Amino acid sequence: MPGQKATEATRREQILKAAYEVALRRGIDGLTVRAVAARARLSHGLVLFHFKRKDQLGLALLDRVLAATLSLRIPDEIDTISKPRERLQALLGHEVHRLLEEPRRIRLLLEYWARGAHNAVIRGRIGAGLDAYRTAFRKIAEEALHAKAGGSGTPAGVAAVAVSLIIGYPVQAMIDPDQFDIEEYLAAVQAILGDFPMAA
Amino acid sequence: MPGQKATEATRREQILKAAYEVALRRGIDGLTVRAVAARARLSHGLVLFHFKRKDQLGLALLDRVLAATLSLRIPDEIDTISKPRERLQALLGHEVHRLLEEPRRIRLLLEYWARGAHNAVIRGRIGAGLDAYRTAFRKIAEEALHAKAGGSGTPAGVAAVAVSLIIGYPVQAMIDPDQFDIEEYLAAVQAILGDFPMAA
DNA sequence: TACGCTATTGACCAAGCGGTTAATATATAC
DNA sequence: GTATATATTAACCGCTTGGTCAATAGCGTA
Repeated sequence: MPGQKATEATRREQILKAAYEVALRRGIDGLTVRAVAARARLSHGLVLFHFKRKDQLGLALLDRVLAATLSLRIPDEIDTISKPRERLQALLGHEVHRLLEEPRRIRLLLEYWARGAHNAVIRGRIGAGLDAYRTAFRKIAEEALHAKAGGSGTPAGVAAVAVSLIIGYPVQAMIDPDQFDIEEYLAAVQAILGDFPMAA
Repeated sequence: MPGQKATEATRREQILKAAYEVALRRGIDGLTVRAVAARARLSHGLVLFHFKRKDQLGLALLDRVLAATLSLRIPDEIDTISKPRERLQALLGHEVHRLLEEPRRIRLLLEYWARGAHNAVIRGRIGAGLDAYRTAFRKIAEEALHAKAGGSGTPAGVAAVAVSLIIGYPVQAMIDPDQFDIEEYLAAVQAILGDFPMAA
């Protein structure tokens, strides 16, 4: 006996929300059509009615995770810092802190990341998001490099290093959460970046 | 009809080798008891006879991957470098190059890493391996910090940053392989670390 | 109120999974 | 050469999965 009807948009949203909750708790392995349907209090047939294939549901969820995680939004108080080097440092710290506030989402992104190794579609979407994220960093890296004479690094290289530093911490922290704390990590980053790219 | 018999050790080794090959090609998702058995040209019942549960097979494979990937062996030519800072730099470059030579194994490790988010046993084993890896780095970081006056970072923090730099590159590279090359990355790392921890 | 459209359900299916077990071929000991 | 122990196989089981589909209940419309 069918239940109440809803518009396409609201039902998709409802299903996606349920999928997100399921994925956070059980991981992508536990992200089954039936589990999502149960979470949304719907029949599993209906989930496949709105998302023709399971892959489409998974990809829609990935898009949501990418938009929430890999979008670089530079706060005004950082954007107005005059010295490029300090601006880069502040942005690094800000991003590490931001990602650290949502460890479960980072874990979910890492799960998709790993599956990207064997799934070209997933790999492509993460690649696009990662590229945009790196590009946003490259601008600031460019300014930092330009401001200092004799810098030997390229903007793209510096941006890639920045991404490594940002995602490296939550990735390590998710394995042993209480092994080292964020302040210690950021202090080391600041100490290293303090004289980047060439000492005064 | 049973086939030829073999000793416990050799058969386990044969199965583990097959499991490794299957996992590299199909990922952990494709690491089924039947796929491993087919790869080893054995019945799938025999695989479960030697590894009582599928988990045990997966954990044995993880141990193998960890031993091959997260073990820090310092070459003599690096160990004999007199200046601690240069030694740290050389070791970083060496490790990035080493991991880059086996991208498939790194991908497999990342798959396990992601599953560690929802599996305490996997998480524990990776945590132990990661800890040992970081500890090996901490010694060199200590010397580098001690050699320079006024360093503000702690050895553990510097070691964690080093790990981020090392694993950050292959992790990014596996998403878009031809986006940036290793030389550009290492150049940026060297430029940043060039004045670590305090400029001369 | 009656009709038509469709979102929704539940039953169903084939495939694949991990795991168990009786039968048996093989190696070993006597 | 015979008996014993066991590594090995193939058939089997119960379960879960993604996916399909006829039946139907809810909703807009006339």
